[in-house]
Amino acid sequence: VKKATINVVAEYAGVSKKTVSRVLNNEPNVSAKTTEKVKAAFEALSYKPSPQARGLATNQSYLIGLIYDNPNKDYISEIQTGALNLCHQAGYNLIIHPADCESEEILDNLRNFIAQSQLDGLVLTPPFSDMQSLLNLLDEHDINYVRIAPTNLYSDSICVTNNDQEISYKVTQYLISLGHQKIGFIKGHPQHNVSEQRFNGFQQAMSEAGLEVHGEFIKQGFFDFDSGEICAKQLLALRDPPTAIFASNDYMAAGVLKVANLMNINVPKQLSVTGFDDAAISRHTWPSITTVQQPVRIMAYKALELLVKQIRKEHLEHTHIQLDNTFLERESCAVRAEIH
Amino acid sequence: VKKATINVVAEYAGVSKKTVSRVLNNEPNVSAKTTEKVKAAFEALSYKPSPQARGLATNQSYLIGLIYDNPNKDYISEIQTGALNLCHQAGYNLIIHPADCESEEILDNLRNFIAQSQLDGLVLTPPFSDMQSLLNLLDEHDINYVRIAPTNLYSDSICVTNNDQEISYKVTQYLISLGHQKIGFIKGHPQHNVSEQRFNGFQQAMSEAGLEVHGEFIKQGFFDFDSGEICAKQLLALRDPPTAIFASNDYMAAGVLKVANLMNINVPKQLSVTGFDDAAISRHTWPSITTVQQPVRIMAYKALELLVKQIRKEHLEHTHIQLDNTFLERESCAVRAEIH
DNA sequence: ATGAAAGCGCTAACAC
DNA sequence: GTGTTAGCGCTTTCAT
Repeated sequence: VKKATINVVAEYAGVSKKTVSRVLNNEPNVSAKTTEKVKAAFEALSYKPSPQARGLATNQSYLIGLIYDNPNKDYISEIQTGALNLCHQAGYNLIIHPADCESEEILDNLRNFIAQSQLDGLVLTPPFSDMQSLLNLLDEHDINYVRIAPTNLYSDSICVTNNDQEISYKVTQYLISLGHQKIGFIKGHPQHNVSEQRFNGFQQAMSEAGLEVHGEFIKQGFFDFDSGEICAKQLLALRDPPTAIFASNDYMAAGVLKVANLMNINVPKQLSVTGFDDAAISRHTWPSITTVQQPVRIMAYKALELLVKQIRKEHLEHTHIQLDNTFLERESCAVRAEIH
Repeated sequence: VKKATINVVAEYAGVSKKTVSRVLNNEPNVSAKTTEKVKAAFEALSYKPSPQARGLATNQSYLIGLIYDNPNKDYISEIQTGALNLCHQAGYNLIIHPADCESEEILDNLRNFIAQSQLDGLVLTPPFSDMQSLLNLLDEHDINYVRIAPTNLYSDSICVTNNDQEISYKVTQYLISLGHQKIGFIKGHPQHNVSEQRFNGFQQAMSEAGLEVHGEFIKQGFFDFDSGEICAKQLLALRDPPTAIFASNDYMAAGVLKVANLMNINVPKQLSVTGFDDAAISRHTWPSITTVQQPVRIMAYKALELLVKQIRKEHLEHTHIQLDNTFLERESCAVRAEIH
């Protein structure tokens, strides 16, 4: 079977190369009849245009890079799925690029990645969304990019955000409404700006409710199970321990549950726990963890919509899209128990 | 800044295009002096060859596709990492392609994927590694591919396997050595051939030990938490329940732990549980789950080594590489308790 | 509305 | 050892 190229199609349809190209790109100035003939030829020869040849002629690669450094596999998987969905629709391929955000050579690494693959655009997930040195690099080299869940909002850079602070505020209000006054907080990884947002929402709700936040109730976690465990041990060993713990993500919340279990503290009767992210583990612990679901897949999809439009220099109605989180009430919280 | 092309480099180095190309591809017949000059030009102009132009000339894309349908995010993440490691080393990019192996149009879907992206090769993970219709399709179209963890071994198709059956046999022996005789088994997803291998190893050890395997002790799971839960409920509700449960992966083992907890059955004192895969969850349950670690990342890396060699038509020393699993003894198993 | 010619950046085949 | 020529499959420019 001879490989179908644009020349073969042109010959088959009895038109010129250029006309085939016109049909391929939905350009105007082709008669309906000709269009039909050419499309029939596409079908008959099962023709697929070569991305390479196209790219060479137009200086595009039809490749989009996805950069991430996140231990949360559920999150990344959702990001990948959402991104791929739009890529397939729009005729792009996605090149994934996990990288270490704390490495010394991270900028060189990324510079290389971009140059070698000749990417048309880049998707930045936290913490890269807020890495100023990277953003500068991209701006200098005029590389298209979209930021997912950044904290810093620039006027002219496209991004998709969600309301972490607002929902954290609500989660805290929920705990307060259950009667909790001594609430422990386990912060997320300091490199991730969402950590700050989640903490801010917590503080805001506490201060509005007139509740003091003791320094010893605030612990620094790193978004992983082990750090949740360590922080929980410290919190629950206090002379006057909290009756509720707000963990900045589900892995850390699961760590809290483990510690409570070991210390024979019943969750939720004696201790309420909340997480964040709706990770798989939050459904698989017992009790299951009350948490916040982020529309991660949709965020990625929307982000790529923006990016592709920008690559194609189409008009952007919005340069910033905000999506809402959802509070998921499950089994890990209850009304504060009487003092025992 | 003017974009560096091969022409610019040639001019800068005072040689011809072709000589630059020779240096680029490490071809022989270039004097050391010239080589140096050209390499200096690369450096000075920070030249990166265009994959598109190269691809167009050589009919390659420098793109490798990774096909998977697996709910286990840890597994996929490891596969991706191992694959990417070799891709970067060898100058390829990886295009990930999650797909639904049970879908009607799966073959069309994959055919399209391959044709559109002009991939140089394909990596198949289970259950695609054993999907005969797909293999036929690839063979017909002369597409290079490597299979990860297939069950069917063909003479001429390259693959990387591990010894699931053997290690299952050992895990079962371990349970038997702890005094267990009534051992429940939760099978994996029937679409995945490893499910069968794990079960075979179990059966082999049981029959060698002269232990009967009651039909009611064998349950059909699907590799997910929920199915583990359902199967465990059935097993533990039996009049004469098993004293140990061998779950074919960690998610299902975690489901077993949940049920045991709800039924106030102590693991491991009253019930021993084993999993498979060393998924994150197996470290985060309490007790942690005794399991089997597969060298997934290395398998993917080795698989891509084979694939790239095949693409480059280099000599293959082996067309089949076997890697060993590791048994991880953790907290979920104990000597069988006295009858109570 | 359609086509001819040139060129994108690289490599293959063949000179010298 | 090195250079010349042609061409990969497509788009762009400019005729017609």
